[in-house]
Amino acid sequence: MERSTRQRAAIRDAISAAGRPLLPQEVLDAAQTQVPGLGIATVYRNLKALLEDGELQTVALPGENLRYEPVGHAHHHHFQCTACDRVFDVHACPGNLARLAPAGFSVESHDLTLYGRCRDCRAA
Amino acid sequence: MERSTRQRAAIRDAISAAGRPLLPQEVLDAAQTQVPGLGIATVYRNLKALLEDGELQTVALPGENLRYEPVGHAHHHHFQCTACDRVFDVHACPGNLARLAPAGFSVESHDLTLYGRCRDCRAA
DNA sequence: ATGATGTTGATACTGCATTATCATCCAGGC
DNA sequence: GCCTGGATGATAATGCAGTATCAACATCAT
Repeated sequence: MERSTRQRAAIRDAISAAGRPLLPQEVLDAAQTQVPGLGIATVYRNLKALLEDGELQTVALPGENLRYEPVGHAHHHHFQCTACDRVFDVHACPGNLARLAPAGFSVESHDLTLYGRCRDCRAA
Repeated sequence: MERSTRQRAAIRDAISAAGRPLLPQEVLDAAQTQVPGLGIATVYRNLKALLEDGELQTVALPGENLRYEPVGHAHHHHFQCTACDRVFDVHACPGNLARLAPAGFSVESHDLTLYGRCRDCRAA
């Protein structure tokens, strides 16, 4: 059966505490504050397992590797800071996008990414 | 100096004739109808050169490799067919997206991708 | 406390897109 | 038509994200 390890707890905690989608490397960095010896392979293994368990979902942005965030968020989009590259959730949606598609095309879903300066980088 | 070859002409023509952003492999397939022996290395070489010349620009979509399209298009977005994976231009924009960002964030630009069925796949 | 077995960390490996190499080829000035 | 150097095609090499391997370790039912 599935065991509860310090590593898995640290990974889960890191992602939910971040409040934003994280790259595997960001998960490693954050989780290593709790489990110093943590390896990247363990991060990948657990991300995969947590995905299959339905605890996490992936976030794909243009030109970026997959990020991970807890499931359960309502429909939302993302903001990527052009200075620090971090990604944040945007809990808003322009809506009514089907009308933008060319005639004869049917729209099922959409992805929106905003780019700019996050609060931290704007202040700095 | 830069020479004019059948290969380069075929690559340029393939991209402008497509009317949509193409993957390197799609460029190869299209250009090979004019230059059967064309190699993938030549496609990559010329894509890079045409980018530097400012003739082409790249299109990045979530989870996808870079596509290439001619420059000069006004601000626009993209539609990806969930059946054939092809990407099409969308010459429309919801506009006024800066208001969606969290307080304290500044928005400089945005990317929007619509997903659904293209005309061909909807008919099929 | 013990043992069976799931988990970990280090690292080798894979898969893939893209780039470098290099002998051959060909565009274009002469 | 001839030459020179840029361009090509086949293929090896690279870079990198993610995965498999495996010995050592840790969890948890007993």
